[in-house]
Amino acid sequence: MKIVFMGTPVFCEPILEALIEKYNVVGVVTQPDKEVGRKKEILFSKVKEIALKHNIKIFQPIKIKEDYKDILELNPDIIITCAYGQIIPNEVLDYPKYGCINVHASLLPKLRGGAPIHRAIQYGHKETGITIMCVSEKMDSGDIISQESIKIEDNDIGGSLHDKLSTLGKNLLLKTLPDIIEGTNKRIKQNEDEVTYAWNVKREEERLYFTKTALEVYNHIRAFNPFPGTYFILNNKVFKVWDSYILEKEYKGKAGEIVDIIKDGIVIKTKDRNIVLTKIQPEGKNKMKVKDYLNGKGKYDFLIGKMLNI
RNA sequence: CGCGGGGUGGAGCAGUCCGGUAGCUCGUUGGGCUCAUAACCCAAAGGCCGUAGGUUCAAAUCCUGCCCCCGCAA
Repeated sequence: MKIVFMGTPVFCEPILEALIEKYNVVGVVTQPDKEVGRKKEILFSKVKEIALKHNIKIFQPIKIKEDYKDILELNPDIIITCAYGQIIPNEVLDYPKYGCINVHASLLPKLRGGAPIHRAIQYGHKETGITIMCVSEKMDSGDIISQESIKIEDNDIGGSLHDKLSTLGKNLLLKTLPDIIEGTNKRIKQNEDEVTYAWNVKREEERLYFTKTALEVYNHIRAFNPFPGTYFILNNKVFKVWDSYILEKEYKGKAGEIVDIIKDGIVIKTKDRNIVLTKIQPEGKNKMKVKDYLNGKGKYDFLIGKMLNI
């Protein structure tokens, strides 16, 4: 049973490690190395790091659509994908005897696309999950093989949900894989009427809009924590926001206005209730409690009556 | 050579231009006030000012090298 694994980010780590432990992973396919950061350091994907550690063959095609022959030469019996990041051509999908199956971090047909974890929290969903599915040409549209749901807690953030789903993905894949190999697995068509999408997060979506409801702002902040973060602008400076909570209290003021400064943060009025920002990151600085910032420069920036960008 | 901000008691900052006693707001510890307190008052502890050189009678401050953290852009 020769497995080729295709994936890129940290989300894949438990899944790939487990496959390597229990099965014969003959190769991994992952995104090319990227120059990253101020120093332009070369960054390997997590999948590449793991493969290096276990001495497994690595393929990093720039465009797998054109450059896939080497992968097929490994003669895989099954291909397992997980957040690989490129559309895989039919020539590859059709090659393995047991097909090409994907681990997707949502309850399909809901949240097809590249950012299902972020979107699930951002949209205020109460549950999400993992879907093991067949890969087809159109993104995340293949038949469902197995599915398991998980509750989204009110205090879950993108990072915590990511970790839970990553573990769940590993467990469900290990549970499902024998059925696939035996050929006893189900294949359920997705109900196209229930399809929703979870598009990748764009740069401009990181900005907070306090004209939305307090719940929407709160969900936005926690969904994008720890990556990529949300921000507002005050005095021409960017402030990333890392932590907040909703405060029910009547204040006079406009949406986006600092209406109060309390023990643990600044109170911002939104469309309906208020949001208290408790942890921020000024440009050029580390993350810090708003309370701490107020002991220093914050006392000049955060004044009652000031308007944040809305 | 992508652009830029920063490293000062435990936290957040001022002081750096223009060299001359280590400062502010918090936190911590002890004491006081109070029915009580996260409030108020008093006191104390706690710093090789990122690091290595240089200039100087004297360096957090000026000059040079290096290390580290971060925002933007990719």
